[in-house]
Amino acid sequence: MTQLETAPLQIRRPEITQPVTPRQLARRDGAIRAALELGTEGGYDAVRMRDVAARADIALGTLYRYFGSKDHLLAAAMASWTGDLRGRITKRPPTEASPVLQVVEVLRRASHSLERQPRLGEALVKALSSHDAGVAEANGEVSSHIRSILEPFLLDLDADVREGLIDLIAQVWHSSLMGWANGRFPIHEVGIKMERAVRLILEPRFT
Amino acid sequence: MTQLETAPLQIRRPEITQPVTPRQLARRDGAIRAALELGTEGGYDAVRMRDVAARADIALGTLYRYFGSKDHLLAAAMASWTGDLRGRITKRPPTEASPVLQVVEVLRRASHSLERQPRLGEALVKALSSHDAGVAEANGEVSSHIRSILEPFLLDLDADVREGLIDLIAQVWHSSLMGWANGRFPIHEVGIKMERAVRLILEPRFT
DNA sequence: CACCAATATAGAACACGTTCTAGTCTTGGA
DNA sequence: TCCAAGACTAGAACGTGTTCTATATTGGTG
Repeated sequence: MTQLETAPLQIRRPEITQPVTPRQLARRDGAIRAALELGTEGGYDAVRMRDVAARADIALGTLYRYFGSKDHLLAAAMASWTGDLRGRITKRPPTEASPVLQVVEVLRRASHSLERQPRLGEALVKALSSHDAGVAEANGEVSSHIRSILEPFLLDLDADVREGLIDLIAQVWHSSLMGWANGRFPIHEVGIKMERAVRLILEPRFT
Repeated sequence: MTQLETAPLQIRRPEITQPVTPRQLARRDGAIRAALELGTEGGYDAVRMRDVAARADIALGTLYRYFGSKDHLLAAAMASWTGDLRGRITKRPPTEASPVLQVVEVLRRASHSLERQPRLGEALVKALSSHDAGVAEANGEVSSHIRSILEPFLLDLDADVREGLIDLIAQVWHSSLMGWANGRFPIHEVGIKMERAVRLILEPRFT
Protein backbone atom coordinates (compact mmCIF):
# COMPACT_ATOMS: atom_id res chain seq x y z
CA MET A 1 0.00 0.00 0.00
CA THR A 2 1.40 3.28 -1.03
CA GLN A 3 0.48 6.42 0.81
CA LEU A 4 -1.09 7.75 -2.31
CA GLU A 5 -4.67 7.22 -1.35
CA THR A 6 -4.37 8.39 2.22
CA ALA A 7 -6.36 11.56 2.27
CA PRO A 8 -4.68 14.71 3.49
CA LEU A 9 -5.25 14.99 7.20
CA GLN A 10 -6.84 18.37 7.03
CA ILE A 11 -10.53 17.80 7.43
CA ARG A 12 -12.48 19.20 4.55
CA ARG A 13 -15.71 20.81 5.60
CA PRO A 14 -17.42 23.83 4.20
CA GLU A 15 -16.99 25.28 7.69
CA ILE A 16 -19.07 28.20 8.82
CA THR A 17 -17.40 31.46 7.85
CA GLN A 18 -17.45 34.67 9.81
CA PRO A 19 -18.78 37.60 7.81
CA VAL A 20 -16.14 40.25 7.20
CA THR A 21 -17.03 42.61 4.44
CA PRO A 22 -20.07 44.87 4.75
CA ARG A 23 -21.84 42.93 2.03
CA GLN A 24 -21.28 39.74 3.95
CA LEU A 25 -22.61 41.25 7.15
CA ALA A 26 -25.63 42.45 5.23
CA ARG A 27 -26.23 38.97 3.88
CA ARG A 28 -26.02 37.43 7.34
CA ASP A 29 -28.26 40.03 8.89
CA GLY A 30 -30.71 39.73 6.06
CA ALA A 31 -30.94 36.03 6.68
CA ILE A 32 -31.64 36.55 10.38
CA ARG A 33 -34.21 39.19 9.59
CA ALA A 34 -35.93 36.93 7.07
CA ALA A 35 -35.96 34.10 9.61
CA LEU A 36 -37.51 36.38 12.23
CA GLU A 37 -40.19 37.50 9.81
CA LEU A 38 -41.09 34.01 8.70
CA GLY A 39 -40.99 32.78 12.29
CA THR A 40 -43.26 35.57 13.46
CA GLU A 41 -45.75 34.74 10.76
CA GLY A 42 -45.85 31.00 10.97
CA GLY A 43 -43.60 29.57 13.66
CA TYR A 44 -40.90 26.99 13.37
CA ASP A 45 -42.24 25.10 10.39
CA ALA A 46 -42.78 28.23 8.38
CA VAL A 47 -39.08 29.03 8.57
CA ARG A 48 -38.07 26.99 5.55
CA MET A 49 -34.47 27.39 4.55
CA ARG A 50 -35.40 27.80 0.89
CA ASP A 51 -37.81 30.57 1.83
CA VAL A 52 -35.34 32.30 4.12
CA ALA A 53 -32.81 32.32 1.31
CA ALA A 54 -35.34 33.60 -1.17
CA ARG A 55 -36.61 36.34 1.12
CA ALA A 56 -33.10 37.43 2.04
CA ASP A 57 -32.23 37.28 -1.62
CA ILE A 58 -29.26 35.01 -1.19
CA ALA A 59 -28.53 31.52 -2.42
CA LEU A 60 -29.33 28.51 -0.29
CA GLY A 61 -25.67 27.59 -0.27
CA THR A 62 -24.76 31.00 1.07
CA LEU A 63 -27.25 30.64 3.86
CA TYR A 64 -25.56 27.41 4.84
CA ARG A 65 -22.20 29.09 4.75
CA TYR A 66 -23.21 31.36 7.61
CA PHE A 67 -25.46 29.02 9.53
CA GLY A 68 -24.68 25.36 9.67
CA SER A 69 -28.29 24.44 10.15
CA LYS A 70 -31.79 25.81 10.44
CA ASP A 71 -31.52 25.60 14.21
CA HIS A 72 -28.28 27.51 14.18
CA LEU A 73 -29.96 30.28 12.25
CA LEU A 74 -32.87 30.44 14.67
CA ALA A 75 -30.61 30.19 17.70
CA ALA A 76 -28.65 33.15 16.43
CA ALA A 77 -31.92 35.01 16.18
CA MET A 78 -32.73 34.03 19.77
CA ALA A 79 -29.40 35.33 21.00
CA SER A 80 -30.12 38.62 19.36
CA TRP A 81 -33.51 38.62 21.05
CA THR A 82 -32.06 38.12 24.54
CA GLY A 83 -29.56 40.83 23.75
CA ASP A 84 -32.41 43.19 23.06
CA LEU A 85 -34.12 42.06 26.22
CA ARG A 86 -31.09 42.93 28.28
CA GLY A 87 -31.08 46.36 26.70
CA ARG A 88 -34.71 46.92 27.59
CA ILE A 89 -34.22 45.80 31.20
CA THR A 90 -31.21 48.00 31.63
CA LYS A 91 -33.00 50.98 30.21
CA ARG A 92 -36.07 50.46 32.37
CA PRO A 93 -35.15 48.45 35.50
CA PRO A 94 -37.77 46.62 37.57
CA THR A 95 -39.69 48.77 40.00
CA GLU A 96 -40.23 46.19 42.71
CA ALA A 97 -38.55 46.56 46.07
CA SER A 98 -37.11 43.20 47.05
CA PRO A 99 -34.59 41.18 45.04
CA VAL A 100 -37.00 38.27 44.79
CA LEU A 101 -39.72 40.43 43.33
CA GLN A 102 -37.29 42.16 41.04
CA VAL A 103 -36.19 38.87 39.56
CA VAL A 104 -39.80 37.79 39.24
CA GLU A 105 -40.66 41.00 37.48
CA VAL A 106 -37.83 40.61 35.02
CA LEU A 107 -38.89 37.12 34.12
CA ARG A 108 -42.51 38.15 33.85
CA ARG A 109 -41.57 40.87 31.44
CA ALA A 110 -39.63 38.43 29.35
CA SER A 111 -42.53 36.01 29.18
CA HIS A 112 -44.82 38.83 28.33
CA SER A 113 -42.63 39.77 25.45
CA LEU A 114 -42.75 36.24 24.09
CA GLU A 115 -46.46 36.17 24.63
CA ARG A 116 -46.89 38.92 22.09
CA GLN A 117 -45.30 36.88 19.34
CA PRO A 118 -46.04 33.31 20.29
CA ARG A 119 -45.21 31.81 16.90
CA LEU A 120 -41.79 33.39 16.96
CA GLY A 121 -41.15 32.35 20.54
CA GLU A 122 -42.01 28.81 19.70
CA ALA A 123 -39.59 28.83 16.77
CA LEU A 124 -36.72 30.32 18.73
CA VAL A 125 -37.11 28.14 21.80
CA LYS A 126 -37.43 25.03 19.73
CA ALA A 127 -34.20 25.80 17.96
CA LEU A 128 -32.33 26.35 21.22
CA SER A 129 -32.79 22.77 22.22
CA SER A 130 -31.04 21.21 19.32
CA HIS A 131 -27.70 19.45 19.20
CA ASP A 132 -25.54 21.56 16.96
CA ALA A 133 -22.23 23.28 17.47
CA GLY A 134 -23.59 26.59 16.27
CA VAL A 135 -26.59 26.31 18.53
CA ALA A 136 -24.37 25.57 21.51
CA GLU A 137 -22.49 28.77 20.83
CA ALA A 138 -25.66 30.80 20.58
CA ASN A 139 -26.87 29.14 23.74
CA GLY A 140 -23.80 30.35 25.55
CA GLU A 141 -24.58 33.83 24.39
CA VAL A 142 -28.13 33.53 25.67
CA SER A 143 -26.94 32.25 29.04
CA SER A 144 -24.53 35.07 29.47
CA HIS A 145 -27.25 37.55 28.64
CA ILE A 146 -29.47 36.08 31.31
CA ARG A 147 -26.65 36.04 33.81
CA SER A 148 -25.86 39.67 33.24
CA ILE A 149 -29.51 40.58 33.48
CA LEU A 150 -30.10 38.90 36.85
CA GLU A 151 -26.78 39.50 38.55
CA PRO A 152 -27.42 43.09 39.64
CA PHE A 153 -30.42 42.08 41.71
CA LEU A 154 -28.62 39.44 43.70
CA LEU A 155 -25.52 41.29 44.75
CA ASP A 156 -26.29 40.67 48.41
CA LEU A 157 -25.54 37.01 47.99
CA ASP A 158 -22.22 35.28 48.20
CA ALA A 159 -20.70 35.15 44.73
CA ASP A 160 -20.60 31.37 44.47
CA VAL A 161 -24.12 30.91 45.70
CA ARG A 162 -25.29 33.68 43.41
CA GLU A 163 -23.66 32.06 40.43
CA GLY A 164 -25.32 28.75 41.26
CA LEU A 165 -28.73 30.26 41.83
CA ILE A 166 -28.64 32.24 38.61
CA ASP A 167 -27.65 29.11 36.76
CA LEU A 168 -30.53 27.35 38.40
CA ILE A 169 -33.02 30.03 37.46
CA ALA A 170 -31.75 30.05 33.92
CA GLN A 171 -32.22 26.32 33.71
CA VAL A 172 -35.76 26.48 35.03
CA TRP A 173 -36.52 29.31 32.65
CA HIS A 174 -35.21 27.33 29.76
CA SER A 175 -37.12 24.26 30.80
CA SER A 176 -40.35 26.25 31.22
CA LEU A 177 -40.03 27.76 27.80
CA MET A 178 -39.46 24.33 26.39
CA GLY A 179 -42.51 23.03 28.13
CA TRP A 180 -44.51 25.79 26.54
CA ALA A 181 -42.94 25.48 23.10
CA ASN A 182 -43.60 21.78 23.18
CA GLY A 183 -47.21 22.34 24.01
CA ARG A 184 -47.18 20.99 27.53
CA PHE A 185 -48.80 24.13 28.93
CA PRO A 186 -49.98 27.54 27.73
CA ILE A 187 -47.80 30.58 27.56
CA HIS A 188 -49.31 32.34 30.56
CA GLU A 189 -48.23 29.47 32.73
CA VAL A 190 -44.61 30.21 31.99
CA GLY A 191 -44.85 33.35 34.05
CA ILE A 192 -46.68 31.55 36.84
CA LYS A 193 -44.30 28.63 36.94
CA MET A 194 -41.33 30.96 36.93
CA GLU A 195 -42.68 33.03 39.78
CA ARG A 196 -43.32 29.94 41.83
CA ALA A 197 -39.88 28.54 41.07
CA VAL A 198 -38.06 31.78 41.80
CA ARG A 199 -39.85 32.12 45.12
CA LEU A 200 -39.00 28.58 46.07
CA ILE A 201 -35.40 29.12 45.10
CA LEU A 202 -34.75 32.60 46.40
CA GLU A 203 -37.03 33.22 49.36
CA PRO A 204 -35.13 30.94 51.74
CA ARG A 205 -32.08 33.07 50.94
CA PHE A 206 -33.69 36.34 51.81
CA THR A 207 -35.50 35.52 55.05
CA MET B 1 -71.27 28.41 -4.12
CA THR B 2 -72.98 25.15 -3.37
CA GLN B 3 -72.17 23.18 -0.26
CA LEU B 4 -71.01 20.35 -2.40
CA GLU B 5 -67.33 20.80 -1.88
CA THR B 6 -67.45 21.35 1.86
CA ALA B 7 -65.68 18.38 3.29
CA PRO B 8 -67.40 16.23 5.89
CA LEU B 9 -66.66 17.58 9.33
CA GLN B 10 -65.29 14.38 10.73
CA ILE B 11 -61.56 14.70 10.71
CA ARG B 12 -59.91 11.81 9.00
CA ARG B 13 -56.69 10.75 10.59
CA PRO B 14 -55.15 7.32 10.85
CA GLU B 15 -55.19 7.88 14.62
CA ILE B 16 -52.87 5.96 16.85
CA THR B 17 -54.42 2.67 17.89
CA GLN B 18 -54.01 0.95 21.20
CA PRO B 19 -52.72 -2.58 20.86
CA VAL B 20 -55.23 -5.16 22.03
CA THR B 21 -54.49 -8.64 20.78
CA PRO B 22 -51.31 -10.42 21.86
CA ARG B 23 -49.95 -10.16 18.36
CA GLN B 24 -50.48 -6.43 18.41
CA LEU B 25 -48.78 -6.08 21.75
CA ALA B 26 -45.91 -8.11 20.41
CA ARG B 27 -45.61 -5.83 17.39
CA ARG B 28 -45.60 -2.72 19.57
CA ASP B 29 -43.08 -4.15 21.99
CA GLY B 30 -40.94 -5.36 19.14
CA ALA B 31 -40.84 -1.86 17.75
CA ILE B 32 -39.76 -0.42 21.10
CA ARG B 33 -37.13 -3.10 21.49
CA ALA B 34 -35.80 -2.45 18.00
CA ALA B 35 -35.67 1.27 18.71
CA LEU B 36 -33.77 0.66 21.93
CA GLU B 37 -31.27 -1.56 20.14
CA LEU B 38 -30.66 0.85 17.32
CA GLY B 39 -30.48 3.75 19.76
CA THR B 40 -27.97 1.93 21.92
CA GLU B 41 -25.81 1.28 18.91
CA GLY B 42 -25.88 4.60 17.19
CA GLY B 43 -27.91 7.20 19.02
CA TYR B 44 -30.77 9.29 17.76
CA ASP B 45 -29.82 9.35 14.10
CA ALA B 46 -29.34 5.62 13.94
CA VAL B 47 -32.93 5.07 14.91
CA ARG B 48 -34.33 5.28 11.40
CA MET B 49 -37.98 4.44 11.15
CA ARG B 50 -37.39 2.23 8.12
CA ASP B 51 -34.77 0.32 10.07
CA VAL B 52 -36.90 0.00 13.18
CA ALA B 53 -39.70 -1.45 11.07
CA ALA B 54 -37.34 -3.83 9.34
CA ARG B 55 -35.72 -5.01 12.55
CA ALA B 56 -39.06 -5.47 14.28
CA ASP B 57 -40.27 -7.21 11.16
CA ILE B 58 -43.32 -5.06 10.69
CA ALA B 59 -44.34 -2.68 7.95
CA LEU B 60 -43.52 1.00 8.15
CA GLY B 61 -47.22 1.79 8.09
CA THR B 62 -47.80 -0.43 11.09
CA LEU B 63 -45.06 1.31 13.01
CA TYR B 64 -46.82 4.60 12.37
CA ARG B 65 -50.08 3.10 13.51
CA TYR B 66 -48.69 2.64 17.01
CA PHE B 67 -46.39 5.63 17.20
CA GLY B 68 -47.34 8.84 15.54
CA SER B 69 -43.75 9.87 15.08
CA LYS B 70 -40.17 8.84 15.65
CA ASP B 71 -40.08 10.96 18.77
CA HIS B 72 -43.21 9.34 20.09
CA LEU B 73 -41.58 5.96 19.67
CA LEU B 74 -38.44 7.05 21.48
CA ALA B 75 -40.42 8.82 24.20
CA ALA B 76 -42.34 5.64 24.84
CA ALA B 77 -39.00 3.89 25.21
CA MET B 78 -37.90 6.57 27.67
CA ALA B 79 -41.04 6.10 29.76
CA SER B 80 -40.32 2.42 29.96
CA TRP B 81 -36.78 3.27 31.04
CA THR B 82 -37.92 5.50 33.91
CA GLY B 83 -40.37 2.80 34.87
CA ASP B 84 -37.48 0.39 35.19
CA LEU B 85 -35.53 2.97 37.14
CA ARG B 86 -38.32 3.31 39.64
CA GLY B 87 -38.35 -0.41 40.06
CA ARG B 88 -34.63 -0.50 40.73
CA ILE B 89 -34.79 2.32 43.27
CA THR B 90 -37.67 0.68 45.07
CA LYS B 91 -35.90 -2.62 45.18
CA ARG B 92 -32.66 -1.13 46.44
CA PRO B 93 -33.34 2.21 48.16
CA PRO B 94 -30.62 4.79 48.72
CA THR B 95 -28.37 4.17 51.70
CA GLU B 96 -27.68 7.75 52.66
CA ALA B 97 -29.01 9.18 55.89
CA SER B 98 -30.47 12.59 55.15
CA PRO B 99 -33.25 13.36 52.68
CA VAL B 100 -30.99 15.68 50.71
CA LEU B 101 -28.36 13.03 50.29
CA GLN B 102 -30.94 10.40 49.46
CA VAL B 103 -32.29 12.50 46.64
CA VAL B 104 -28.78 13.21 45.45
CA GLU B 105 -27.98 9.51 45.50
CA VAL B 106 -31.05 8.65 43.49
CA LEU B 107 -30.22 11.19 40.83
CA ARG B 108 -26.62 10.11 40.75
CA ARG B 109 -27.67 6.55 40.17
CA ALA B 110 -29.91 7.61 37.34
CA SER B 111 -27.14 9.58 35.64
CA HIS B 112 -24.82 6.68 36.12
CA SER B 113 -27.25 4.44 34.36
CA LEU B 114 -27.41 6.75 31.39
CA GLU B 115 -23.67 7.04 31.43
CA ARG B 116 -23.40 3.37 30.60
CA GLN B 117 -25.32 3.78 27.38
CA PRO B 118 -24.62 7.31 26.29
CA ARG B 119 -25.88 6.89 22.73
CA LEU B 120 -29.19 5.62 23.96
CA GLY B 121 -29.53 8.32 26.56
CA GLU B 122 -28.94 10.94 23.93
CA ALA B 123 -31.63 9.44 21.73
CA LEU B 124 -34.22 9.20 24.48
CA VAL B 125 -33.64 12.62 25.93
CA LYS B 126 -33.69 14.24 22.55
CA ALA B 127 -37.04 12.70 21.78
CA LEU B 128 -38.54 13.91 25.04
CA SER B 129 -38.15 17.51 24.02
CA SER B 130 -40.21 17.39 20.92
CA HIS B 131 -43.60 18.89 20.23
CA ASP B 132 -45.89 15.93 19.64
CA ALA B 133 -49.04 14.75 21.34
CA GLY B 134 -47.68 11.27 21.86
CA VAL B 135 -44.49 12.64 23.33
CA ALA B 136 -46.45 14.83 25.72
CA GLU B 137 -48.23 11.76 26.98
CA ALA B 138 -45.00 9.85 27.48
CA ASN B 139 -43.60 12.91 29.18
CA GLY B 140 -46.39 12.81 31.68
CA GLU B 141 -45.58 9.22 32.38
CA VAL B 142 -41.94 10.08 32.93
CA SER B 143 -42.84 12.94 35.29
CA SER B 144 -45.08 10.77 37.36
CA HIS B 145 -42.34 8.16 37.61
CA ILE B 146 -39.93 10.77 38.89
CA ARG B 147 -42.49 12.14 41.31
CA SER B 148 -43.19 8.74 42.76
CA ILE B 149 -39.48 8.04 43.05
CA LEU B 150 -38.63 11.19 44.99
CA GLU B 151 -41.73 11.60 47.11
CA PRO B 152 -40.86 9.07 49.82
CA PHE B 153 -37.70 10.93 50.73
CA LEU B 154 -39.38 14.26 51.28
CA LEU B 155 -42.30 13.27 53.46
CA ASP B 156 -41.16 15.65 56.19
CA LEU B 157 -42.11 18.60 54.05
CA ASP B 158 -45.45 20.25 53.68
CA ALA B 159 -47.34 18.63 50.81
CA ASP B 160 -47.60 21.75 48.67
CA VAL B 161 -44.00 22.70 49.10
CA ARG B 162 -42.96 19.12 48.45
CA GLU B 163 -44.93 19.05 45.25
CA GLY B 164 -43.33 22.29 44.09
CA LEU B 165 -39.83 21.20 44.99
CA ILE B 166 -40.16 17.88 43.25
CA ASP B 167 -41.45 19.64 40.17
CA LEU B 168 -38.49 21.93 40.36
CA ILE B 169 -36.02 19.10 40.68
CA ALA B 170 -37.65 17.28 37.79
CA GLN B 171 -37.34 20.37 35.66
CA VAL B 172 -33.70 20.84 36.49
CA TRP B 173 -33.05 17.17 35.83
CA HIS B 174 -34.72 17.42 32.49
CA SER B 175 -32.84 20.54 31.60
CA SER B 176 -29.51 18.99 32.64
CA LEU B 177 -30.12 15.94 30.53
CA MET B 178 -30.98 18.19 27.63
CA GLY B 179 -27.81 20.14 28.12
CA TRP B 180 -25.87 16.94 27.96
CA ALA B 181 -27.80 15.46 25.05
CA ASN B 182 -27.29 18.67 23.14
CA GLY B 183 -23.58 18.57 23.74
CA ARG B 184 -23.33 21.53 26.06
CA PHE B 185 -21.45 19.53 28.66
CA PRO B 186 -20.24 15.97 29.27
CA ILE B 187 -22.30 13.29 30.93
CA HIS B 188 -20.41 13.29 34.19
CA GLU B 189 -21.40 16.89 34.71
CA VAL B 190 -25.04 15.93 34.85
CA GLY B 191 -24.44 14.27 38.19
CA ILE B 192 -22.41 17.19 39.46
CA LYS B 193 -24.90 19.78 38.33
CA MET B 194 -27.75 17.83 39.82
CA GLU B 195 -26.04 17.48 43.16
CA ARG B 196 -25.32 21.16 43.27
CA ALA B 197 -28.87 22.05 42.28
CA VAL B 198 -30.48 19.68 44.76
CA ARG B 199 -28.35 21.04 47.57
CA LEU B 200 -29.23 24.59 46.66
CA ILE B 201 -32.89 23.72 46.49
CA LEU B 202 -33.29 21.39 49.45
CA GLU B 203 -30.71 22.31 52.04
CA PRO B 204 -32.44 25.52 53.11
CA ARG B 205 -35.49 23.35 53.82
CA PHE B 206 -33.67 20.96 56.10
CA THR B 207 -31.57 23.31 58.22
C1' DC C 1 -4.95 46.25 -14.88
C1' DA C 2 -4.76 41.07 -14.70
C1' DC C 3 -5.11 37.22 -11.98
C1' DC C 4 -6.20 33.99 -8.38
C1' DA C 5 -8.49 32.22 -4.59
C1' DA C 6 -12.40 32.72 -1.97
C1' DT C 7 -17.40 33.37 -2.30
C1' DA C 8 -21.86 33.49 -4.36
C1' DT C 9 -25.44 31.66 -7.39
C1' DA C 10 -28.97 28.53 -9.45
C1' DG C 11 -30.50 24.47 -9.20
C1' DA C 12 -30.01 19.40 -9.09
C1' DA C 13 -29.51 15.67 -5.97
C1' DC C 14 -29.94 13.10 -1.68
C1' DA C 15 -31.65 11.33 2.92
C1' DC C 16 -35.04 10.38 5.95
C1' DG C 17 -39.49 11.33 8.37
C1' DT C 18 -44.00 10.87 7.02
C1' DT C 19 -48.09 9.86 4.10
C1' DC C 20 -50.50 7.38 0.68
C1' DT C 21 -52.07 3.32 -2.26
C1' DA C 22 -53.51 -1.09 -3.50
C1' DG C 23 -53.85 -5.41 -2.30
C1' DT C 24 -53.68 -9.34 1.37
C1' DC C 25 -54.51 -11.26 5.92
C1' DT C 26 -56.93 -11.50 10.66
C1' DT C 27 -60.51 -11.51 13.51
C1' DG C 28 -64.82 -11.59 15.70
C1' DG C 29 -69.64 -12.09 15.16
C1' DA C 30 -73.96 -13.98 12.58
C1' DT D 1 -68.41 -21.60 8.25
C1' DC D 2 -68.44 -17.33 6.07
C1' DC D 3 -68.33 -12.40 5.72
C1' DA D 4 -67.43 -7.58 6.62
C1' DA D 5 -64.41 -4.42 9.04
C1' DG D 6 -60.36 -3.45 10.20
C1' DA D 7 -55.27 -4.39 10.44
C1' DC D 8 -51.11 -5.48 7.94
C1' DT D 9 -47.83 -5.39 4.06
C1' DA D 10 -44.70 -3.79 0.35
C1' DG D 11 -43.51 -0.16 -1.72
C1' DA D 12 -44.20 4.31 -4.10
C1' DA D 13 -44.44 9.15 -3.28
C1' DC D 14 -43.76 13.64 -1.05
C1' DG D 15 -41.63 17.54 1.64
C1' DT D 16 -37.98 19.73 3.61
C1' DG D 17 -33.27 19.98 5.63
C1' DT D 18 -28.85 19.44 3.79
C1' DT D 19 -25.19 18.62 0.38
C1' DC D 20 -23.21 18.83 -4.11
C1' DT D 21 -22.00 20.69 -8.85
C1' DA D 22 -20.88 23.78 -12.25
C1' DT D 23 -20.54 28.46 -13.29
C1' DA D 24 -20.18 33.37 -12.28
C1' DT D 25 -18.70 37.20 -9.33
C1' DT D 26 -15.85 39.54 -6.09
C1' DG D 27 -11.98 41.47 -3.83
C1' DG D 28 -7.41 41.69 -2.69
C1' DT D 29 -2.43 41.50 -4.67
C1' DG D 30 1.44 41.67 -8.00
